[in-house]
Amino acid sequence: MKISSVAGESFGDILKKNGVKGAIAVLVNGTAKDLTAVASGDETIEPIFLESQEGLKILRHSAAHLLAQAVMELYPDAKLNAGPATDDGFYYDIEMPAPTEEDLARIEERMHKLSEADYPIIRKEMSREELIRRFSGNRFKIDKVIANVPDGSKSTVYVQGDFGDFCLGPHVPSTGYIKYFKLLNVASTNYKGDEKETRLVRIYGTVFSNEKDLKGFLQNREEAAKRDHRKIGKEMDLFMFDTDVALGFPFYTPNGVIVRNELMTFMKGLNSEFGWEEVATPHVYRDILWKRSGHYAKYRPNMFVFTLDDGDSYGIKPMNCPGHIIIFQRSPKSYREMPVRYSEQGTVYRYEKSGEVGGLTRPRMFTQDDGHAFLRLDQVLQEVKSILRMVSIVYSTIFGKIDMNYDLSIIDKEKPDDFLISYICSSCGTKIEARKASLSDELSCPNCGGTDFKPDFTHWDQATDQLKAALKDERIVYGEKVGEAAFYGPKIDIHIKDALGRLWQVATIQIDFFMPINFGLFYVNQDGTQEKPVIVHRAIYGSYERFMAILIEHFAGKFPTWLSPLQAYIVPVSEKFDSYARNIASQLSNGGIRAKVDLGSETLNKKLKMIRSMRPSYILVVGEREEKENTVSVRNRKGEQKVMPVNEFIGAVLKEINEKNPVQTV
RNA sequence: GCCGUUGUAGCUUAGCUGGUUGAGCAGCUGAUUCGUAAUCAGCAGGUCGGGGGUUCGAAUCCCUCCAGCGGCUCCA
Repeated sequence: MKISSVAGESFGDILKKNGVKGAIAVLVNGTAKDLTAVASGDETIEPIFLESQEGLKILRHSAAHLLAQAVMELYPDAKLNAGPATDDGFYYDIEMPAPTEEDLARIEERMHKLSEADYPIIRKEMSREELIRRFSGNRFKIDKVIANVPDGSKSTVYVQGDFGDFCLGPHVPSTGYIKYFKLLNVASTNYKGDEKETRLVRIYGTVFSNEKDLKGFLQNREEAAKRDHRKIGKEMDLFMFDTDVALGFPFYTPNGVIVRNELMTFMKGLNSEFGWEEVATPHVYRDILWKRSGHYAKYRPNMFVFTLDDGDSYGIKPMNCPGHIIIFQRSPKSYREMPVRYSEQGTVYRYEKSGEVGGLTRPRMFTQDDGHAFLRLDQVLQEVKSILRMVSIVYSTIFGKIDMNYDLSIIDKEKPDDFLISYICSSCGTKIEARKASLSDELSCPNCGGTDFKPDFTHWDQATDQLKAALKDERIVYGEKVGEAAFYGPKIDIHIKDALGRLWQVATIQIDFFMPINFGLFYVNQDGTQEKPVIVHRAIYGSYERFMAILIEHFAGKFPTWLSPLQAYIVPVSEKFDSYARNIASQLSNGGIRAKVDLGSETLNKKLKMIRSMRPSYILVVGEREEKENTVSVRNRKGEQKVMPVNEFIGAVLKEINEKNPVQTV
């Protein structure tokens, strides 16, 4: 809904006259403004309602102020820093003693009181001097005033009751609008993210426009905690860590290896189907390689490096590409051989700071389903289409129907210095490739010494156009991210949305102009000249560690049968049927089903209770009836029970496994 | 790495202001032979994260190191 403004009237009044009710702010030429702000007359305005994206953002920012107000009332010595809205809530950074759980509850209670009091939120313009006077004693605010309000200009303070905060706004009209909120947790941060700076307490919270959304959010959070892969990984005995001997390095236990191997076998099959030859490369290289690849220049702080007693220095691989390049270089390549595609389930090691490692999502060692294709520039389109098809096969197979997001990250031509591009010398026409941001000296022509260059984006344009065409040909809707490209080339990043609505980045397809230069790669063209290939880096799962974490949290450990470590758990009703149970188990195992029989002396109920944490795909109970009729009593994950002939069960489950069916069929 | 917070048996956990760690589950032994989410009894299992200190005495207080967890500019 678009409305023309009237000079001298407040936006709130204008909306009222136009019969618009319930708006909390207005969108004026794309910028959010308060209802109390006065129109100049030439604007087109749109109401913002609490339920909309913009409305929620305003509400969240206002909730941060409410939090600040409550904190200031309870802790008059506290010093406020900043309190923005976030994707799913808000926080406020405050210099104060760390609050306990009880303190947090008290603050939240105070917030509710302030909300009930329904203070109008009033926008006040103040000069720079007034602002500095008002916030003297709070250096964080003073810093912001000095940095953001030029001499002689004005800015705003938002006042609610006795509390006022330096803020651009806009805000909801009164504190009563902020009703359905919850303080979530307390974290700690440093002013400006600088570890030498003052420590601040960061209080996180969330707020919604209605109770239902808030409840849904909180339930989702609880569910996420229940599904935490670290917790389920322990329950299902999939992996472990031993932080004394290997901080950040996962150990896969037998059950975890089953899942990992299934994923790997699937990927290896696809690789071979799509023309990716498998290679295996060293994990440790002499430093000469890392100097050549450019990793020592940029990536060394993230690498494990060591020097032996004989003085030789080595680096453990943080990426697989150099190894694949060495293999590519073993013999000259003809244009006819291209593309050359190497794949490897390659384990890499990256030094993550001790405070940043955790679980399978931030390990120091992980295995990528890596692949490098060496291409002629004109082959990018076909290759990327082929990889996009692999991605689609992998994700639809594993998850069935799932939402996927595609981002195309491209160069920002306004900031060419950040990227590796070609330059043409304006005096002699020589073409050189460089990334200006990484140079210590000014760029000069190796031929004539000239320093005047014209940027040439031809390679980038050709590659980017082919990425776009590939996405279009595959009928993929994507978002374009200008300036988000890697410095060495454009890329496509692929995210999936899991069962709880969370986005995870998984696959990536990256064009690389950099490595071919560093390693002097070439293939021989039709006319006998040497031509530089481009490299496409690609990973489809991303890494097995991260992907395993996603699988666990998405399925809550209830994997599709083909991935399940325990596909059938067999329990005899009593000892008398042990031999029948054993017989069933061996039939299943011989058929290729991962089955386990429980012959212990516990009761049936106890066994069912105990096996629960393992999340077996199917539970088979056998007793007199089953033995007599050569059947099994099957219970699936939904808790449905049915009795069926052994052969029928084996046939159905094998079909389900072979088809990699994401849902149970029995 | 920095900040906060936590650390008791394989797992989950009790232990108030300092006075020889208490339990449930898992494990082992025995009894029980059971029809879809815990049968009974007994046994064993703990350097209270590591080290140092204060004290007659430390899981508890202090220092230090290690690790888990939550975070570490989504700018007023």
